[in-house]
Amino acid sequence: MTNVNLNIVEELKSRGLLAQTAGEDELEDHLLSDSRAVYCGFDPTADSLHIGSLVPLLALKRFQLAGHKPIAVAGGATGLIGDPSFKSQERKLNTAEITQAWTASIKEQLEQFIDFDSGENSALVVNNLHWTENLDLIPFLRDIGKHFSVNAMIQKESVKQRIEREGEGISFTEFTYMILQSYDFAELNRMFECTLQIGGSDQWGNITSGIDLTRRLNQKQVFGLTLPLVTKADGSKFGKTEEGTIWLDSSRTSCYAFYQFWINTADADAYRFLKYFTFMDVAEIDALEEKDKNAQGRPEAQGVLAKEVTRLVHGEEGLVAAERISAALFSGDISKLTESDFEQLKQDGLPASGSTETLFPLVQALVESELAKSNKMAREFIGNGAVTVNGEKVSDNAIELTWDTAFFGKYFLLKRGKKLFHLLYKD
RNA sequence: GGAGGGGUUCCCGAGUGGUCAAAGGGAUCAGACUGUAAAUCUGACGCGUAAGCUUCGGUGGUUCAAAUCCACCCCCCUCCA
Repeated sequence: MTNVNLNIVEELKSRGLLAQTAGEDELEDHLLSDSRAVYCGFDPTADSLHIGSLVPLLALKRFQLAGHKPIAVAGGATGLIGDPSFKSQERKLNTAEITQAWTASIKEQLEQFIDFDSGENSALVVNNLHWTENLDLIPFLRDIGKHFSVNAMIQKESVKQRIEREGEGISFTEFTYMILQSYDFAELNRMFECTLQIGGSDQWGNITSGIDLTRRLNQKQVFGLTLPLVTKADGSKFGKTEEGTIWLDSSRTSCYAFYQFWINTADADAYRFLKYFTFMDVAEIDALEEKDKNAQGRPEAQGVLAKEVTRLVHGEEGLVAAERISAALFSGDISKLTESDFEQLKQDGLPASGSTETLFPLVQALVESELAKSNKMAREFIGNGAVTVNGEKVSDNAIELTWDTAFFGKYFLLKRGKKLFHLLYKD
């Protein structure tokens, strides 16, 4: 399905994945003339990456497919400092132990996206702590710091709001972040002949600053390229739902929830997201768009998107499980599910919990299953007609559940709103 | 160290003694309409079935009554040194 376009710049451009480049035309020639090492950094701000990191992560893979060598940098050092770029507030520092643990798990995640066994352009995952932890302060300030102009640093758009905005400030710690990231680039250039750094468009300032440092330190010309920030047509923030962030780690966001996230993509975003988040051919995506436009009713795009991205992140197995749950819950009659279907749903990762009680109020069940945040909310949902038990709408909020009314004497499928399910089983 | 400004419910932001669980906006959730879209309309949005209870950086105090007044403390910002 994927025709590999060896002209990666052109490829990115055609997918709408090219925000800015430093080096312009030369960059395209540079990438076409040889296999190059390309890097992108990922800071540990949690123990897992989330879908916000997916675009740059997949971009590394795209470079690899085009014959280049991807280097993913886990920010064991930079994560200790905190990137101020476009952040409105100073961030709390995490302890070294936490950062170290997070760096380790993020490193693991990075490893599953790029290929380590493709000969010349096999991927590399490194931790920037390795070349920063033993730096000495005075030599660093003299040899590296001397190349930075504070005047230039405070001009960067990424820190402007922190400098200019009333009510917020920036500590020297975060202000220094740019220097560290720049040093990464220079080091990677020195060690692996890395000549290109990519990142989200919020990284532009840090990237160009790294280009400058590399030139001054190594007398080498290197390049930069940024990917667009993912936006949604309705203006809301990409990657968040009621449940919060969509993580790549399935223990944080189940394959099913992950799949559902993509299924719920707005029409206006679906085709763009297909270009951003999958390796499908652009022509193929355009054809799908054309087809959907001419068809009646529900477009296919979201289904394809969910399928492709879930497979990329959670593999075939995760995809199958997610599809199985989705099919059971959203198409067809819940009352037709068999006992083994329920067992399967449980195993596939449908939110579920067991209970040993013989009788309990529905309100309580909703709260315990986290379908409602409080009893009050639970009552309100029931009153609104938003709650369904085993496919039947419930409007009496005094109702109590007993197992003899459950499916197969041991399953209650609770539903709140249109899309939120919870399986309650007898323990 | 000095001078000034500020910390309000998820976010922004009103509120300067009772009528304040606290305006307005955003975000979010539910219902209707739909396609598990979008847009729109309606409703909810501290906890509690309710009486009521717990909130406005922290701790004490004044008062019948405090987010609002006083004292001390913590944190942030701006300018000066």
